[in-house]
Amino acid sequence: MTEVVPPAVDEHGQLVFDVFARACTSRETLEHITGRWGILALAALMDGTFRFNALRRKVDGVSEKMLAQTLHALERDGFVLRDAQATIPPRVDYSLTPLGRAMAEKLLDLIETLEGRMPEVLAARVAVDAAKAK
Amino acid sequence: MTEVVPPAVDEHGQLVFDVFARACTSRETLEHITGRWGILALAALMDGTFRFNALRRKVDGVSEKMLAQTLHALERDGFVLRDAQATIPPRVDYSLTPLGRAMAEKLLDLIETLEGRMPEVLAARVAVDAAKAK
DNA sequence: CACAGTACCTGCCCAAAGGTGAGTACATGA
DNA sequence: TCATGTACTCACCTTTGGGCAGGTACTGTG
Repeated sequence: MTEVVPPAVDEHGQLVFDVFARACTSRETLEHITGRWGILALAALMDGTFRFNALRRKVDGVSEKMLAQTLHALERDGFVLRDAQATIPPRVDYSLTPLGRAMAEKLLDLIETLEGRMPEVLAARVAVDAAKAK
Repeated sequence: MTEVVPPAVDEHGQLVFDVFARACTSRETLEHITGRWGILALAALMDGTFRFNALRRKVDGVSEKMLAQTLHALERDGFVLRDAQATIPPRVDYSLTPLGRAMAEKLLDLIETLEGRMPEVLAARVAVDAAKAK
């Protein structure tokens, strides 16, 4: 019955993070980047630097509130760089940090292989639905 | 003003999936595998075959209801294989399909790099919080 | 001169996510 | 014989996610 509580340390004094542990901060961070809008925002930023409304048009369906909220979380975790120029009208540019780019690459890889394999997913659905119906 | 609606087809008659499009089924499927519990279930199943309650102990914090729900979704999408033996007491084994393994590999890669870079995340947080405080 | 656009924030509210506890049908161990 | 474990489902309720409308402070365009 070993309870792994967040500030866990291994035999070398290194911090140990485990997303499978309920209270580990890494799980919270994982949810920021794999959340409904987080993953799409990060993937979109792989195409370059975007202004708020441009990003919003790219991520189809996201509301202003949600985009602002997820960008704040991603900025705080060090994945996204926010560059606000105090001009009028305001201009804010969002881009990936090196850390953010490392994560976004993996996410984009995931997205692209999923898109490529969607026919298999749709086939599985009809197969499973048919099996359950009878 | 091109509206990409789900059953989109490219110039070769191939189905085109785009997670950035609001109504594309690929976005729904992406949410199944990157959802709060989906990603953890898939990653856990990379360690082999598990029974329901074993999986539940592995994915710390998930409720019976949620685990059952996410496993059903993953099974329907063809990521997880459910093998129910009609014995008493019931025994149900969950494992990854080849498609599920392909996705879970990417997810595990993501998780492991995130866990490794969590110190950077925590450092970013204190830096951002300090900048906002002043 | 009025209206659209920029980059948000705030409050209001509804719907969806998700937790809790009970029930099931049987077998095995104490 | 009584409790425990298995793999769930269902009903109920709370919490959270997230959409919508409105406000802001100013500028460039028709």
